[in-house]
This record gives sequence, C-alpha cells and structure tokens, in this order.
Amino acid sequence: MDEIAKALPKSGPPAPEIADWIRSQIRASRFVPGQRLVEVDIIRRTGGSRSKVREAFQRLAAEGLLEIEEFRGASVREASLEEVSQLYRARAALEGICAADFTRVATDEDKQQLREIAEKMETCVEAGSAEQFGKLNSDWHSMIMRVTGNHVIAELVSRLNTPVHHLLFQSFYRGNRMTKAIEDHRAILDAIMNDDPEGAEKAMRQHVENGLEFLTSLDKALFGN
Amino acid sequence: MDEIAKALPKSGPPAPEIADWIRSQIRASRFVPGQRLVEVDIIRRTGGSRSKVREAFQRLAAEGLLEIEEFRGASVREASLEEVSQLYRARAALEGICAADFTRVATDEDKQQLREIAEKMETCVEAGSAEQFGKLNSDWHSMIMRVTGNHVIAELVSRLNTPVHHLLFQSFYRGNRMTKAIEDHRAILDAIMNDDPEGAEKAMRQHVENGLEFLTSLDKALFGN
DNA sequence: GATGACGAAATTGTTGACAATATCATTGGC
DNA sequence: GCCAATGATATTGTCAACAATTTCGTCATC
Repeated sequence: MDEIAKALPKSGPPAPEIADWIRSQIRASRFVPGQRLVEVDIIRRTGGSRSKVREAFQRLAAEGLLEIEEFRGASVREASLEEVSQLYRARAALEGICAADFTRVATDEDKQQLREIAEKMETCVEAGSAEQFGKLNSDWHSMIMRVTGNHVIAELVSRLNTPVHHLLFQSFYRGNRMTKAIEDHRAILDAIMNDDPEGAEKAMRQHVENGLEFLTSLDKALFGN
Repeated sequence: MDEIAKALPKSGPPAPEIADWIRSQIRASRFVPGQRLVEVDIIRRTGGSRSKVREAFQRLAAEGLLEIEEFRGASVREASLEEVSQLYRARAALEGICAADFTRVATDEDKQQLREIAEKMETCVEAGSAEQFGKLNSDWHSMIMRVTGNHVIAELVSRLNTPVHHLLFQSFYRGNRMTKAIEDHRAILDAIMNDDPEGAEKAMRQHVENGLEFLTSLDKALFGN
C-alpha cells in the first residue's frame, strides 16, 4: 500500500519558467517592442499565479527586456538604435576575445566541427532558407564560446542578443547579409586554422560590426531617414 | 482650505529601492556569500512589504547576486574562483575596448582629468588609505567608460564587479596591489596620451588580468591551496 | 553519549481580497 | 462635429491570511 504514486499536483509553472516563456515569445516576436504585457493575459496563457507572473516581470526587467512603470505594468522595452549600437560594441569585445581564446584552446576536432557548421550555412544561402541559416549562425557563435568554457561571457552575449533577435531574421532575408556573413566566417576560420588568435579576434570584431552595419541600414529602410 | 499638504503616506520603499539596499549591503560585505536572507529580516530593516521584498529578490537573482532555492529562500551567491576568473576575462574584453575608444574620442580635458585622478591615487599609496584608493580606482575606471558614452558596457562592468567588490579592499590592503595598479594605470595613460588605442587596450587588459592575479593569490592565502 | 522519531516554531509558497490608479466609453455643452 | 467632464471598467499595487515545507529543539531508546 505504499504505491503512493504521488499525483504530482504541480499547481503551475514556477516563476523562472514563466520568464522563459515570455522571453521566447519576445524572441519569436509574438511580443513586440512597446507591447504591454497584462498580468491576467500571462496568467491565462501560462497557468501561473499572479505573484509568479509579477516576479517573472521583475526578472525580465532586470535583464533589460521589460520596462515596468508604476500603475502601467510591464511592456516590452524597445532598444533605440543608439543602444543597439552600444550593445554590438559590447558583443564585438566579448566575442572577439572568445575567438582569440578559441584559437588557443580548441582541438582539431573543434575546429573541424566549426568548419562543418560554416559549410552547412553556405548551402543555406543557395537554398535561401534564412530560418535554418539563423539557427546555424547561432550554433556557430555559440560553439566558439562553449569551447572556451567561459559561461559568463556566453550568458552575457546571449542576453545582449535577445533584444535584437527578432531583427536578425529580417536582416538575413534582406540584401546580401548571408553572403557577407559567410565571407566573415571564412576569414575568422582562416585565422583560427592558422593559429592566429589576434587575427581571429580582429576578424570576429569586424564580423560583429558588419552585423551592426546591416541592422542600421535595415532600420533606415524600415523607418525612413 | 486647500492647504492639503498631503501627508505623503509613503507606505514603504518600492521594490527597486529594497534591491538597491540589499546590493549595498552585499558590497559593504555586511551580507556575505552563503548568508541566507530571511524575508522578515529584510522587511524589518527596510520597511518594505513582503511582496516587494520577494520581487527585489527576483531582481537580484536575475543579476546573479542572489540564489533562490525552493522553500529555502534567498542567499547571497558565492562566485567560485573559476567564475571570478571568467568574469575578469569578460571585464578585460569590455574595459579593453573602452580604453581604445576613450583614446579615440576623449578630449584633452578628459585625458587631463584622468591623469589627475591617477595622481591622487598615488598619494593614497603613501598615505596607505586603501579606502580612498578604492574609491578613486572606481572613479578612474568609470570615467573611461563614461567618456566613451557606452552605457551598456558601463552597466555590464558594474554588474560584473559587484560580486567581487568586497574582495577588492582586501586585495588593496595586501601586498603591493596598489603600487602595481599605479604602474598599470601609468602604462594605460601613456598609451592614451600617445593616441595609441591598441596600446591602451592591451595595457588595460593586462591591468585587469593583473587584478585577477592578485585575487587568485589572495584566495590561496585565505583558503590554503 | 549517540541516534532517530516526533512535534513546535520558523520560513517560504500561494491565493485571494481590497485599494489606488489608469483607461476607456458616454454624455453633455458649445 | 469637437471637446471636456464624468462615470464605468480594467489593470496594477498592496496587504493579510492560509498552506506547504524546512528547521530546530525535545525526548525516548539503545
């Protein structure tokens, strides 16, 4: 009679899970900048209680994803072009140093794997599948940071990327962003293969700056001047 | 009779203020790593309500300062030496790029002011006032980031520093950390004055790495191997 | 004296109700 | 028709009570 088989009451998802859900909605641009997040809505759609939703809001506000105003609640924060620019500068610094570190510590298998991802991305260009390209691109950058073993930087870069994640796909679809990214990756890989940490860092920084360039022109195309 | 003179009920401090207070307590090492933060305690000492305190906890957890366990509440997270090391690597990247940017955009007055702070720090060494030294050191680093205008990086570095803030004073008091820091600053300043962004970046990175070196030896001295 | 069961106290998790404020629709005046 | 005042609704802020869990002290047993 000890078949307790606990019913697992599981009243609802914990606050971090709710935060994850909201984050994913923002990344999928189902929640767009400026949009207000009404507590009751989130409660209905996640099953969480009010206090949990509010705590999730606080977490996301601390991450800079949401903005909380008194008596007006939470809304998706929109990053100005100026802020995006600063954000990319930070990414350039962080991913740059990771590229250098990768060059120093990566095994031959690591490097080979990195090259394989890059090659897959090239096929995406021909197929024109920006979706898949974006996924692989994310993998590519992630792998470099993962191999260096620096979780702090990986986490920072991930957070820095979230606010602009929804713009990336648009930038991949437009112009020759994908082609240019492929070129950049090849330059970075060349430096890595040549055991040239400083070259890899420089190339990675340039790559990130190029990404900002595209976002800027995208912004101009979308919002005039 | 319109002299309403509203009594300003002000039931209690809002959640962000409570978070600030806790952060300051941690920085002053009145709250030490591992210490549990009991909700009622914080309520008594800040005057905030329970929900506010809990929201503040969530914010600080998102910043990585606190750890929240189910039914065990919040406690001050302690960064492992490994994590501190990664954290310094991130700082080296971010502050390095800021040093380079500063060199490019700073006016002569900016540079002069930076030099003045450095000179004040030298007098602190002779006076042996580590307290003041720490304050000026913080000013010195902050100024570089402020002049570059990159608030994103400034915010990131500030957050990265909080978890180790309490260790800095100990490191300043010990050995020749202050003397070494002075040397580092001089090298950075030289590069800046010579309009050598890359040199400034390199020197700044070295400076940060040296800081980690001291923290590491400090850790060994405190906790054995 | 050490160990483990038991229960009381402390602490956190959860929910709901009420107050304060904002938002929106209606209405009346011009 | 346009605009401002008004009231109803929606939304957020705050708090208190209750439930679940951990923590700690007590005591019996060996």
